[in-house]
Amino acid sequence: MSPRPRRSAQIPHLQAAIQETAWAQIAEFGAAALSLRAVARALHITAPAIYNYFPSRDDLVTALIVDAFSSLADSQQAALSRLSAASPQEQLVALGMDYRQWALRYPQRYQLIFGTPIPHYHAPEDVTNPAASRALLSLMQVIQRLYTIQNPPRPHLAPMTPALEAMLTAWQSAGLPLEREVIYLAVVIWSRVHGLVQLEIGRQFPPHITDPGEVFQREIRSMLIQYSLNGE
Amino acid sequence: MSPRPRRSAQIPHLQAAIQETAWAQIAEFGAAALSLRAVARALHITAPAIYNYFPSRDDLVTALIVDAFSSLADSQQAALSRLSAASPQEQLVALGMDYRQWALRYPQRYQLIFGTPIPHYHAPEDVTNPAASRALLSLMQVIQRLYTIQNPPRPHLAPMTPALEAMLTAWQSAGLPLEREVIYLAVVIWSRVHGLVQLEIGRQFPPHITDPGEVFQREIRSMLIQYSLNGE
DNA sequence: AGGAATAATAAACGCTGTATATTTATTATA
DNA sequence: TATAATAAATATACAGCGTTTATTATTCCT
Repeated sequence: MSPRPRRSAQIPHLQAAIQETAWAQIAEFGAAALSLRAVARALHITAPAIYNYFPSRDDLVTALIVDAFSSLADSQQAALSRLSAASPQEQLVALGMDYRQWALRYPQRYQLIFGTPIPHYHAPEDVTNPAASRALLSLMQVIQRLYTIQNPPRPHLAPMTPALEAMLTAWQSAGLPLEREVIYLAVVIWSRVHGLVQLEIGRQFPPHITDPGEVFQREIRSMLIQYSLNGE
Repeated sequence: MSPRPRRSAQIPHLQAAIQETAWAQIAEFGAAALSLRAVARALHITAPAIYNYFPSRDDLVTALIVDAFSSLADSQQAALSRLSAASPQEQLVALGMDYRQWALRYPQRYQLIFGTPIPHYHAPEDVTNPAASRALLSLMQVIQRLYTIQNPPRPHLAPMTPALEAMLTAWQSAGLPLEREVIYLAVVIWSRVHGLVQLEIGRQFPPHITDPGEVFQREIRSMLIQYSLNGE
């Protein structure tokens, strides 16, 4: 093959092909084991050719992180669309289930975005933070809808501290158009879902919990009760 | 230096020194970036010398994992000992705080044991599972104590399913001398604490949550209420 | 005392990300 | 249309990695 191949011999959409091949490698070996040379080998090119599209391995990783957040956000959005006529409680449960299903389907993607950072990789936060917040959007929307329909006292929640209130207020002031309590609930519900899911895909549950999905289901339903989101 | 140095020129307790040096490397670069050659360089030996003590890099990693679980378990036990005269509610809160403090102090250890698995590493579960369960022991003990003092209805918890009950029963039959509900509460409280802590050390909280410790505090106190563990 | 076992090194292998120089094809410009 | 510039690819090289093998010197055991 000549150094610059004729157009007819070039791989069409090579940038996308590199990303797809990277995903296949990550799915098999994990994100930290992503090898530019393995990606190049699979595409029958040499590793330096990848630098025409991604200035460094970090840039490829960043693109993959944005991909993963988008994929999760899209999945959450689709789950919500399928249940647009359902009650917000059902929607909340469905979002939780969808989140877990997405993680179980793409465990390595999940670990890439929420797991241990890859050694020596530095995320450009101006790029990754917006993608990350998009993944939380559907959850926030559903909780805001619940809040709008009914905002009962939440006696099973410890009091909000002034420091916490200040943080949530600052977030509002930065443009998040939601009630403070909604923001808080979204964050803690997400942390709970995340905790369960991450322990599950990481095989961290003790051996006798053979079906962590059962724990997940009970916890999701318990969250509705514990945060007074179940309309009672 | 001659290939086999005299005893006087050998590094005493070299195995322990390798582990300590590995911890230092991990603390700086993360566990997945652990390099036998870097460890060897720091100790002024060559990398193959490490194979006298650890048959492979995996074996060193396994030893470090067991170290980390032990360190966490010891920290939890010490926290409990310091508050042996306190109420079990206070003990539970203290355990949660101690867990988070330990993770904040040793984030890379936390990621090693509960984060994304290291590429190509295979944990010997007969070795790592007992160490992992030891880290949960103090939490289980405190919840069992709470359960023994008072076992009120828990209306904010969704019903336990037969499948979940079967798993917990099997765990009991395997030798865990605790009530099923205690086991369940320990697992879910741990998952919640883990979720918050892992998001915190992974810098995953949205940017406006500048002090995740505030979220943690409110959630710990809310757990006492939500699982009817606060004596009311 | 002699042989076996052990603790270390040197050298080698096959892998990694990245940089550099070169080649060829395509595009832009005069 | 011809030339210069640009772009897409390769070959080569460098410095790093975990691991293996052979070798050497020291210690231990009989």
